[in-house]
Amino acid sequence: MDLAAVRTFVAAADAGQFQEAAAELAVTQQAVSKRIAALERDLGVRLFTRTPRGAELTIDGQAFLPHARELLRAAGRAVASVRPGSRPLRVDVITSRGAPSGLMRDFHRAHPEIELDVVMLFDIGAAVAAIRSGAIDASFRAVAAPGRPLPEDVESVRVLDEPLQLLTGPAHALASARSVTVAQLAGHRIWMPGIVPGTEWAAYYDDLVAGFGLTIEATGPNFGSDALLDTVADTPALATFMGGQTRLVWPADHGLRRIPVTDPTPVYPHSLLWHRDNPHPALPTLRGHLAAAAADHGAAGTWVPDWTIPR
Amino acid sequence: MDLAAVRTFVAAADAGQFQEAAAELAVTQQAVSKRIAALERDLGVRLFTRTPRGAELTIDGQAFLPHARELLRAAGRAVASVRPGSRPLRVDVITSRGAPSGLMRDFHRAHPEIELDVVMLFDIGAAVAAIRSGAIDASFRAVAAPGRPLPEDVESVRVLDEPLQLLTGPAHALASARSVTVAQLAGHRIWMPGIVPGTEWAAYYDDLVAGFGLTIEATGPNFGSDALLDTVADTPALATFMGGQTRLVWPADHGLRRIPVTDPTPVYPHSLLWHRDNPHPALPTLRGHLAAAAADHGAAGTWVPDWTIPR
DNA sequence: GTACGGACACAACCAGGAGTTGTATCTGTA
DNA sequence: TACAGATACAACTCCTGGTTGTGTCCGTAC
Repeated sequence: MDLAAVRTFVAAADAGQFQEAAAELAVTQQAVSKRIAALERDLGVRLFTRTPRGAELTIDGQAFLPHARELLRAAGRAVASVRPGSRPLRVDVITSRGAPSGLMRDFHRAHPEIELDVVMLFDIGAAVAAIRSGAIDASFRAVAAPGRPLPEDVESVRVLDEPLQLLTGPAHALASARSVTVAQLAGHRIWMPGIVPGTEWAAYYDDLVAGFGLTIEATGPNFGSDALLDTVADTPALATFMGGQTRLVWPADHGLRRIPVTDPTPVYPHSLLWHRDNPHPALPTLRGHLAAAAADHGAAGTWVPDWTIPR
Repeated sequence: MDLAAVRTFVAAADAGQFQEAAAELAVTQQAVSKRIAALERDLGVRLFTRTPRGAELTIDGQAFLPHARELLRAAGRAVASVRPGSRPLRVDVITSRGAPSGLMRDFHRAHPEIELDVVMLFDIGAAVAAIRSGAIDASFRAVAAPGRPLPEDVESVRVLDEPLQLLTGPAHALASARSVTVAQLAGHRIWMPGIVPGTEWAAYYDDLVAGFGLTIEATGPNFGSDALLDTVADTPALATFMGGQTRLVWPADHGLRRIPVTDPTPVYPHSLLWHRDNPHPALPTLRGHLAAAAADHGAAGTWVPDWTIPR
């Protein structure tokens, strides 16, 4: 299937004849005829009935036409997604299942007319570099990493504090607890194979470990969250931390438990970052939406690393 | 933009390296390299950063990837729409704005998983032929045309009686009436330039004219419903008939009036037609949906042509 | 430090697709 | 019967897109 042929098909269907379509596309009538014939050969069906005064769609052609239009629209959107100057708002999130993704879904529901693209960069360093170069328009990150303050042309606002939860299998010692205190976690094996050293996310857990004497194992290869959840579900002595708003796609019968952590509640401080001079017209809309949606962050009884930029 | 290049891009992004993508696509690594380079040239951005042990997506590449996948899905749907044997349910309607289109929208809302294609054929003769040949799976029509009973392998069920309404401009003599009787319409100019002689739709209005002594002008070129509505809105002595469930996209300030017709109420008897032996798995679902949604047809005080197949 | 392996890019070559021009065919109309 | 307007077919050209062969880069192992 060739997009040029599809474009030709749509032009011919709209014009009702090959001649006019050929003029529109700036090719000869014979070229249109050959493109349509090739498309018909590819699809295995006749799309037009040729008549002495034009060409009209067959039933198959009628059915194919809206799909062809949608195909061209999709191609246009794909091209637009990387067109400098007028591309969709491009936002970096830390993980596709975390709270920032949820915020972006909410934003999309509230403003379905705004084109969005979501990317996932390595860490806040990459995000800040991308923001300053204009490669992305905004980023949800915990700012800043220790000892690395944000450059002054990058602005940020704290938009969501996501409480951490303990995730255990049904046979874990804490499985039936309605909540656990941070102190209770000392001595328990907490496994987080996804942590990448050097990221601000790793720094967060480093501080959490140091502040409360926990033991977090980041060893072993990361086979993805499915494998992690599988292992946690089956291993009685193993637990892991998870953002409280993480969406799990998991069979309910595996018996995974999500247990709130208290005294204090560690929260992950998601901030929105953007460039001071970013001219993208949708950026103020996103900031306004997040400001309106911003909820109970900085609440009492919570913990964040001391390098976290306050509200 | 070439779909083969897009397919190659997705394969390379999934594999993380060109070599493996090349193996999957059964081409050489050099061909993959050239395809990606051509795509990057077309788009004007770099999609991969080449490393000594593979290729990883740039930020632009990350943003482009979901659009590329969607593009390939759209291409698949387009091809599937004309694939014999396993194509979407294909239904013929008399007009895109009439009641059957509304029924199909309802059906789609109720069963979004069922792929649908809607076509518009010339008349019931074309629809029956298409049903018998398998080119379409179902059709909404008023059955049958006078003197042409349905063949025995085509079944039908009356699904909706759509009451006709009179459409007038604000300056029409009947504009302020809350309803009009059929008898009142005698002598008024009713203009329906869209009627195509020889169709069952034309036969319906022929019978309506003959039965009640109306005058319906079908003269003049049909410039589309927009032009019709424009003329009706501006011409005090002109009115037209319209299906009571027709969706008008019309500025409210034009003052068009939709007036119910009574004594009796002419209704357009939409039936669903399908082939006795059609094996499409979605056809029973559609029939079931319509049976459940079927409402007050065949009600007292209505009029249909005497060739209409009864309930 | 060097050699090797793995991965991508560049160059040369070749075949086939896609465009053009020219022409035939069909059909409604004057 | 001739003509106008539309599409299809044929022959030719050109350039795209593939393959093979080779070069370059970089991480790793010895």
